[in-house]
Amino acid sequence: MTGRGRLANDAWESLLQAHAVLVKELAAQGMWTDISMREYDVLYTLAKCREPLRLAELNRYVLLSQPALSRLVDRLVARGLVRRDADPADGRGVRLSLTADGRARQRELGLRHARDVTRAMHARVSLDELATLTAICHQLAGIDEAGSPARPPNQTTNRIEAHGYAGAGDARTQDAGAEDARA
Amino acid sequence: MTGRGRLANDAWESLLQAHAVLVKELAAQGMWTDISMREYDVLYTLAKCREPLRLAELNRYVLLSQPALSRLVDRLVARGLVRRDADPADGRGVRLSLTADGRARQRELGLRHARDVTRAMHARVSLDELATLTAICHQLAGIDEAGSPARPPNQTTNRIEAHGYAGAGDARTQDAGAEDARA
DNA sequence: TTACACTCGATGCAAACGCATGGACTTGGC
DNA sequence: GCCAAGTCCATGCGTTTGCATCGAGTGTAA
Repeated sequence: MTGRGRLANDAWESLLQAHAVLVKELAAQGMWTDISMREYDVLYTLAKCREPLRLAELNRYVLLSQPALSRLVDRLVARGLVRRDADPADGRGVRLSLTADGRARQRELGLRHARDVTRAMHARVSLDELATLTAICHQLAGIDEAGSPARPPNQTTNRIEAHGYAGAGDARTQDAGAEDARA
Repeated sequence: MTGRGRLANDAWESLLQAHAVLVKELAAQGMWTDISMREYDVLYTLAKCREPLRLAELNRYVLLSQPALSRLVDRLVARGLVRRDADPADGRGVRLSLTADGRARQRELGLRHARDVTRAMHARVSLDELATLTAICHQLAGIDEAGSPARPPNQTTNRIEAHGYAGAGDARTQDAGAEDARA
């Protein structure tokens, strides 16, 4: 294999390992008894995007198959954390948004989670490295400097199954939970 | 929230997004029909560590609960890809290793997967950035420069449930699959 | 030797997942 | 208007996951 390939594969493997190590550490913080990290991920995404989100839109941010996400939203709706309204502009779609309860819950969890994330990251790398990491990961995720979502160039099929890690699914930070503390 | 916290949380979120985007793209490559990315992750880890691995050891690399990993290994053993031997030094433990078939299969998938990883990474970031990313992620994962595994400072409980992304679990690169091509 | 605390991996069971598919709706061409 | 193709989300179903727990083995001390 070429040096080019070696470089790329080393980077990918290290990213996977960093992801796994950090998710394990954050998952072990004992704050996910009521709401799982995957569920929080959805709450956070809905909080971040102020206007209602379509399911497919939400699915671009979450490492879950469309049916799995649909049912996860089901559960959040059943618990009164998320609203699922019909989209007046498109009879097929739904508009997902947080309820007042959902928003409060997200903020609450977000504050705690943010502390854990801050502690975990700063314990390992410097401030400069954090900034550098952010820039590179934004490129990898296809996010422009403005922070815009960025939709994948070629909308791939929905075969996931990885993750799981699906899991991907994981947890976003608190950003939306600490709005009060911002600016 | 402080600038420190903001920096750390932005970095974590961007890492999660990069992870999700790349896993989705790699999962969509249509090479995971026979062996899933999670299963490959295990095969890769066993291939990389030449000597047999304990289950708990393996579990540090894979984003899966201990029972889930135990059963995943079950399936790989049933398919003749992995051997599970009693550990002569510790009657409680098992020694996991690849069979010849398992090793061949890992190499085969690894070569294809490495190409996909190389393409995905180089399409997004420069060579320098790949090297920088690797260094930072190694720090995040707690890996020393020598590339040694590095065991977590405080062995956290086994509560995972994330990731999903679970899954977690994802796919390692081909490294062990391209030994032939290496120096 | 025995007793007790601990570690390791397997198993019962309910919850959650992915794949395949279906129904409702939209879109574009005729 | 109408029909074919495509999009969007929900549901059936088998598989996989996590949590709780268990039995077996280890290590230490009395």
